Amino acid sequence: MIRSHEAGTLRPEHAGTTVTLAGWVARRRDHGGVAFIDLRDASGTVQVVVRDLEAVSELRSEWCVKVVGDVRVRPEGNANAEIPTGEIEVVVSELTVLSEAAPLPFQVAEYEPGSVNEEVRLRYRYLDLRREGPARALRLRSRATHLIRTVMEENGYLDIETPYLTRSTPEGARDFLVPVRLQPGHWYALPQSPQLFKQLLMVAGMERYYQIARCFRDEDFRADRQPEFTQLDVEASFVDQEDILELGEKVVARIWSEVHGYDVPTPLPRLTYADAMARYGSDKPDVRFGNELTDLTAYFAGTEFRVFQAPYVGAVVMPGGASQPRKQLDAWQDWAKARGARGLAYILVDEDGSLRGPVAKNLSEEHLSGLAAAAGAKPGDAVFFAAGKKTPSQELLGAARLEIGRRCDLIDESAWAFLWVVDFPMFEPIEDDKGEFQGWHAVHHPFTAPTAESLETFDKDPGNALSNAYDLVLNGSEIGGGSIRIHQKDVQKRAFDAIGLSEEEAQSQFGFLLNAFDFGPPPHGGIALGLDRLVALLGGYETIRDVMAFPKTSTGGDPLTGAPTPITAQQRKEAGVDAKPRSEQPEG
RNA sequence: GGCCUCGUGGAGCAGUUGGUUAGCUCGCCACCCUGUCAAGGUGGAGGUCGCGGGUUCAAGUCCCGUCGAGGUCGCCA
Repeated sequence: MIRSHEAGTLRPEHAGTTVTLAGWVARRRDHGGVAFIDLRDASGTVQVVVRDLEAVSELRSEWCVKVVGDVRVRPEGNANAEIPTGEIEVVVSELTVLSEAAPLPFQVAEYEPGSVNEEVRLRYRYLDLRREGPARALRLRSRATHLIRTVMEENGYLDIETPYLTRSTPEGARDFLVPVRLQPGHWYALPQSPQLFKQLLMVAGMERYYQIARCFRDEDFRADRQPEFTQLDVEASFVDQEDILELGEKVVARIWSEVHGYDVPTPLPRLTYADAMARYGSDKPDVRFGNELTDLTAYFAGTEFRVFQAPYVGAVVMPGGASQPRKQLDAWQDWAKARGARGLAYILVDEDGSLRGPVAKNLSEEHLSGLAAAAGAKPGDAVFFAAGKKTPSQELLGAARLEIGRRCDLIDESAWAFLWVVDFPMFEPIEDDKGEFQGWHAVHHPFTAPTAESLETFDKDPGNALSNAYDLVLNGSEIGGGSIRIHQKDVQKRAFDAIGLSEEEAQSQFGFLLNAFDFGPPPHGGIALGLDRLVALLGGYETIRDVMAFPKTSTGGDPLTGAPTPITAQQRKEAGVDAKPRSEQPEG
């Protein structure tokens, strides 16, 4: 090593020792005869004092330097309590410039972090990551992955890699495709997840598999979505749902305990999907606050009001919402319309308990009199209603509940609200543009096992079938999900039948997996945790871009490398992008 | 694919109902300065306002288009 100590580790007990440091010039305070340099390396920063050295006036921010000097306690009154090394300084006897830096595109040593445009930061990500905040995110991520590996190894799981160049499978997200030079016209797909491979590993008798795996999905971006992202992918044989949930809890409990000293209360609370939808209008409820939905379908039975003559009528209260000006109430309508709803009916509860608003005029005295109590509203509150098909109405109210939580400051930002959502429906209806029923679609994936209760009936009554699928939710974000898989051939066939997948289609799409299942597949199940989102939540970051070393922008570009780029005619020819496949076009 | 917001020297922002040489902070360059720690002082360089078109006597400012960035809905088994 060309240095003897790390800058951020020096303390008063090092006083009197001669040290060699190497790092970057974070700041320079040149007083002429004496100059101070804040020397930064990965461990932190230390003040370096330079006297009567010509070279110091040449130094500029972010030059890479080596210094030799003596550590000493700072003179009386000059200590800086703000920084860990503030009691000492290094008096330099020798200064070497290791490399120079061009004028910076933005200030690396920023007084107010976060004030630089993200695109600029990404273009110079190597400078951005020199800063404490961004660097801390990657350190946190490394810590989390290390803890994950520790827990997985402790529990006897094998880290096994699966291919990134694989075959395109239908359903789910759009695949990223890779042309194959040796077979012009044929394409690999990048895996949306290692799902099928991990099931093959179960057939292979590996029994306990995990992988911190990169996944690829060609869909539009969000703050918590990137085209390539990382999952902790897990699969185990001879397990039931309880085993997987317990393992998932071990993982998050260890991480939160080590990182935050927070004891995750295990076993975690569980909500059925049906309860989550009924109470929170979401399959990933944020339970850091209450303000639950109320089901008023029965309450409004027999109402004259057309809008409320619906299969579901529900409500959510906005505390203090009665004092909102008309303009704001109109804004709620626009908000609801932006989510595809017709609007958001509301009633205002005045301080004297009387109800007003457009909807109030349409309700009978009988329905009005008990309404505030039925909805759980107090004087001064507003009540929002959704009426119509059950699930979309609940989702609208659930979104309203979250918006209310934010606007009314109901959310306990310091809370870690973990929970499992279980008993997901096995299928959901597919509807066309007009809302007409078209068929059934697997909610999780077509290999998800029905619950014991649904085993006999799931294909006869798909709408009510429940599956052995579960999601791990933290503070209103889904951080993982999985299921117990089907391992019996006849059950699998019935599941394919239910979603209208013929034997031929199943064979052509998943044939390799079905063939494997001819050879004594063990009962198995697993889970995948979204690592990026998990670390973002762990560290309080707003976007998963913060916890990725080189993330992409919302159009899939990387401002640093300039990817993606056009390819040359030669590359195009070699890749066989335009070649016709030898075999027939696949359907669809 | 829809909707919303943003795009002004290297960075972050301001720019009033469209009206003279586009302003501020930081950074940059030069010089001064022996105890600062967001060091300080003096002086200086650097932008024609993402791009294209239009309205107007006059556009950073209004309109249309386009590109880029962010958010959101759709989408994401």
